[in-house]
Amino acid sequence: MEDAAAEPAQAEAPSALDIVRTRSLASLVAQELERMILSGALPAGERLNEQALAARLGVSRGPVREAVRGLERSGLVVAVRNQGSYVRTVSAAEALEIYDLRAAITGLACAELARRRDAAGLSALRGLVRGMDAARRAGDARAYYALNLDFHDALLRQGAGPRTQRLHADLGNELHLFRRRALVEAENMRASNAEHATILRAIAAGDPAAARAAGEAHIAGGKRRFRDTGPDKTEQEETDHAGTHDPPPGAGGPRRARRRARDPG
Amino acid sequence: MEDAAAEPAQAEAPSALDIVRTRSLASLVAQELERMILSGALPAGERLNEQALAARLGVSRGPVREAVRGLERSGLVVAVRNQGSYVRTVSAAEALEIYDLRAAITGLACAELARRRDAAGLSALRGLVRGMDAARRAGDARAYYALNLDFHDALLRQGAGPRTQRLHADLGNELHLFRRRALVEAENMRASNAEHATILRAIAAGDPAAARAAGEAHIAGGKRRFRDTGPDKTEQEETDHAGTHDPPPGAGGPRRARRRARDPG
DNA sequence: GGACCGCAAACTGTTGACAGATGACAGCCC
DNA sequence: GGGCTGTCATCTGTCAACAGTTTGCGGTCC
Repeated sequence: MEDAAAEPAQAEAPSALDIVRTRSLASLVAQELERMILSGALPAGERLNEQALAARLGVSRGPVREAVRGLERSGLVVAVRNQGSYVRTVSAAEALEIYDLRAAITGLACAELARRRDAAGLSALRGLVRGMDAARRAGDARAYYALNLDFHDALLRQGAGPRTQRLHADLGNELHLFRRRALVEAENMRASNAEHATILRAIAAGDPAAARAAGEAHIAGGKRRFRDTGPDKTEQEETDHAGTHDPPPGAGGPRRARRRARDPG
Repeated sequence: MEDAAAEPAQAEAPSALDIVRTRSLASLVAQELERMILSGALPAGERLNEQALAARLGVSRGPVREAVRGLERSGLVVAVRNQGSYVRTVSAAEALEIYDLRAAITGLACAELARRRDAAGLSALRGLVRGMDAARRAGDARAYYALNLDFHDALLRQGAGPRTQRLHADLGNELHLFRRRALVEAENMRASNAEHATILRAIAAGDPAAARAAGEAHIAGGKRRFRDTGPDKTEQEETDHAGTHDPPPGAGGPRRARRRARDPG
């Protein structure tokens, strides 16, 4: 009450002024770049032109550089001195490795959930599974995908600490870098959601070991489905011999396409 | 061979010129700051004065800012707009959470090692365990600590991919932020090294599940030993009520001690 | 005709400077 | 005397400019 009285009354719109007051331009640029990368607007391997980005976002190069440095540290871009920054390329091997990490993390969260046995959280998870089942029957892969994301987010929000959640999100982002592929197919939806149900059963039973195993198996299943889908044709050559994620020497993408600005038209 | 011929002949000293040519100032500053933070020269909660750091390192504020942004993204510092950056404070709860993550990761690496059963790697690990045993008998905690680090590094280098290794290193760094405490005591050395031996036995037996369990149990043991040592008296109050890692409002550290530069002496 | 060399443009790395904000101190009013 | 307000110093956020390097293109020599 006292705090509310001290605050200005119009604390309803969190946009505009509050944004400017709390977030720096660099952080906003970083957020925007991350969004662009994850949405595919900046595809993997793409070169990031600092001054072009600065001009596009209406800021100076300083904030852009800071943002890129942050994204570099978090693994979304790689930088080469005097040459530029590139959206990171994730190799198939790295993608599989990330799956393993996510499996372990999901397992931890599931085990913790089985220990806690929170009724409200469990029913929320059950609702998501029901929703996914409906989406599957309706053949709505898009809705299933969104609900699946919600489910895993909820799993981690309830069963893991903030550090683990952040790690899980980061790994998910990196996984997105491995080529945008068809989300889920119908048969995969069925198998995937069955595994969700298995997880919930183990949690409801209060069996941490079983819950952990079920959570790990689910991600391992996703890994298997991902692997069975196979690397795209264009990806195939480079996944075999190269460790990638170093665009300039390795992947045959951007090095050739640089500097097209000189050509007047 | 061809590459060597193309390179300049005096490629013996990797320092000086090569460093400048390949690494940017910002990355070097980041490396130095990370070193200072992990060595304790910049204690947790300490405020980072950009221009002081820039002057101290002999560079401009730009690279320092970029470095700090990178460290912020990797979780070593936290930044508040118009106020500055602070070395992150890791709460006891976060430290325990990090232990869980490391346990899971170590378990993954041990399981993979058991699958591979690489003789050379295994004997190297055995050598490290023998070395730790000797250090323990000699009561040389410092040597034991170093060898222990080597052991876990070797475990991950052999049994995990690059992404996992980087994650493991980052988590280790964050753990270092939780107050510099007495490394290991004699009895802990004994228990710790016994667990090392258990891990190696499971790996040698080619039993991934047992190796994984042993690896996880070892880190869990470390977590238990860490917890039993108890939070230091100075840490105790803040670990209970606060989620920390937000120095300015939460921890009663830097906010008061700021801006002492005005006083002439 | 091919390969080597030099030139120029573009971009990154770095610096210095300016504007805005924050926090503290001193003075003033009640 | 206590609380509040105005002012000031310091620092961060941002920008614009300079310097160095890489790269692509054109010319020239063999």
